[in-house]
Amino acid sequence: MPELPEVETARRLIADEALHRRIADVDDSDTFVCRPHAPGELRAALTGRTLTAARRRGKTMWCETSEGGPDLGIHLGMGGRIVVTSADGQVAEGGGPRRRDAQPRKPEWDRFTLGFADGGSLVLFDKRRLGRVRLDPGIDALGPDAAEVTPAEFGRLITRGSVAVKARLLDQSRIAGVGNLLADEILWQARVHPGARTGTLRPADADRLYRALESALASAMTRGGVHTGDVIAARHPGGTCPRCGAEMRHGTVGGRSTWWCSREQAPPDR
DNA sequence: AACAATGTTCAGTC
DNA sequence: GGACTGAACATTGT
Repeated sequence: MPELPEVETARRLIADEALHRRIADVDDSDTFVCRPHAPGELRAALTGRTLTAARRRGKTMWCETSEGGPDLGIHLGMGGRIVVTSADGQVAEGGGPRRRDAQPRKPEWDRFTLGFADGGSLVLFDKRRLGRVRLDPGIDALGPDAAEVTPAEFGRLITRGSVAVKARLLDQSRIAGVGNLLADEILWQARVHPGARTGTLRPADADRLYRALESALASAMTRGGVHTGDVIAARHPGGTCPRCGAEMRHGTVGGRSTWWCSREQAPPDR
């Protein structure tokens, strides 16, 4: 699930609940999640320190650490969540869909753990194991955060080149934070065909896409996740457009499963 | 059992 | 070198 809104929720959770608590132990034994670090490397670097700030760019988070320690980078991957337990055992989650009943949490799905001296912990919980933890993650390769990109920058980024517009929205080096569901929602809101080539977009298209980006992000934050998007519920065989009722189409664009309205998001003429 | 899944990365081609 | 494509990655759910 994690796209920008979920990652921001997880970041806030860390900022609110996990800072300034002394790290007493670190479980970094999952060598895939912690690659390229060897087991024990993160423990050695973090034990005794505290997290002092939680930051985010796109879907990448990192925590600054005390005494000039390294940054702790965390990526939620395809389905990771952050679970913070307080000193008195209260559990708080961030990064997954907001829901009343907590999902089952098998201990073996805890992929990385900071144990605090107060008895609580911060856990990267991730069934699919595609999440990632690393020291000093470089964020230079990421484009501007999707929540902060200016209309002018966005217009440039979304019209340059000739790739399918959805592939461009998903390109983290251009705009950081948009994932597969958010991309479908943005394109649907803006009534742009996902396969339209970036070079064929007119300024009016770029404007609608920018406004759709803003509103899709705001709505996902308010409602509690990108899965709450208006068109997301129609993303299944037989689904119909929530606006006009026309059949939804399905295909692969930019290597990802893609759904669009057969009437309102007509293929570009060529 | 085969296939798809909300993400990233790397090898390969143009 | 840049732009672009497709497969691989680990695991679960359908």
